[in-house]
Amino acid sequence: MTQSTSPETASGQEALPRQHRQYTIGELAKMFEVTPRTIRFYEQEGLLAPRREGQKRIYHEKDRVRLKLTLRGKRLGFSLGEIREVVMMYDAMPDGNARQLRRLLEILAEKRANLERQLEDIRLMRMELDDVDHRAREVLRGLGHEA
Amino acid sequence: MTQSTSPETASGQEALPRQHRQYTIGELAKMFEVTPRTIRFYEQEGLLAPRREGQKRIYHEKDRVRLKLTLRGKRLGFSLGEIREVVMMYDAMPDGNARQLRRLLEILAEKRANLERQLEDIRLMRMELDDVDHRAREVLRGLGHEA
DNA sequence: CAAGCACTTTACGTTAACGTCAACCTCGTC
DNA sequence: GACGAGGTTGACGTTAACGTAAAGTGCTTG
Repeated sequence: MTQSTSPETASGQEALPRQHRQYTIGELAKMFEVTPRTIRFYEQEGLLAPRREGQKRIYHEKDRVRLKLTLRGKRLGFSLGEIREVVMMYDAMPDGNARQLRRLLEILAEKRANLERQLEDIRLMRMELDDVDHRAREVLRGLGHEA
Repeated sequence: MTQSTSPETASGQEALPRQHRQYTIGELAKMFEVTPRTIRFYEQEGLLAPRREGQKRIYHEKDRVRLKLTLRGKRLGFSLGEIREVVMMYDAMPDGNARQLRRLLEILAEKRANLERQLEDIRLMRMELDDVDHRAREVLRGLGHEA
C-alpha cells in the first residue's frame, strides 16, 4: 500500500533522463506525506514557485528538493518564515550584493547555533528518557516478582 | 542587566539549605526568559501544580525542574500535550500499574525515535548550511577582487 | 455524454500557544 | 493613606500552519 511514486508510474515515462522528471502536486504530496493544500500553502508563502501549464502546477527536481528542505526545517522547529529567508537568499546568491551575502552568513550562524543547542537538548533529553525507562522497567520487574 | 536570580536576592535567604528554595512566578519567569502568563498557562494545561500561599503561587525545586524539562521539550518541537504525557506518567510511576508502565515505555520509544530522526536532520541540515556558507564566502571573495 | 478523477481558486474554520487588557488584592513604605 | 511593585482571575485577541467546504475546469473512460 501507499505505493508512493518510485516505481515508474506506468505512464509515458521510460528510463527518464533523470533531472527532467516532472511531478504533479498530488505526486509530491504522497511522496512526502503531506496534503496538496500544504504544498499550495508553501507556495503562497513564497517557498515554492512551480511552473504552470495552463492552470496546473508543474514541479521539477528543484521544487522537490526545496520541499524536502522545507519539511526538514520544519521538523527541526524552524518557522516557514525562517526557512524562506535562507532558501530565498540561497537562490539570490549568484548575483547577490555584499550586504545580502553578509546578512546570509549571519543567518546561517544563527541557524547553526540553534542546531548546536538542539543537539545538547537532545543529549539531555535522551539521558532523561533513559532514566525514566530504567525506573519503569525496574518497577515492572518488581510487579512481576511479587504477584 | 538581566540580573537573573542566582545571586542571593538580598532577602532573608542566607546559605539556603538548598532544595527548600522557593520561587515566585516572576522569579521563575526571569530565570527562563518566559512571561508569567506562560507559566500560568502551563499550569492550566496540567504541566505544573505549584502550592498556594493564600492566592499566590509558590514554586519549589520540583516545579523548576519540570518547567526546565517542559521548555527543553518545546525547543525540540514537542507539543505541550506530549510533554504532559511523559511528565505525568513519570510522576504516577511508583504506584503505576503494568499497563500504564508499558504504555509509558511505548511513548518513550516513540520520543527516542523522534530524537534520532532529529539528529539525522541536524546532520543533513548542517551539511547544507556549510555548503551555502562556502558558496557565499566564495562569492564575497570574488566581489572583493574585482572591484 | 455522463461520470469520475485530479486539479484549480476563494474563503472561512480550527488549533496551539500564548499576548493583552481590565479589574482586583496585598504587601511594604514613604 | 496613597502608592507602586508584584501577584491574581477572567476574557478576549492574535499568529502560524494548515483543514475543510464550495464551486468550477479539463481529461479520459465506460
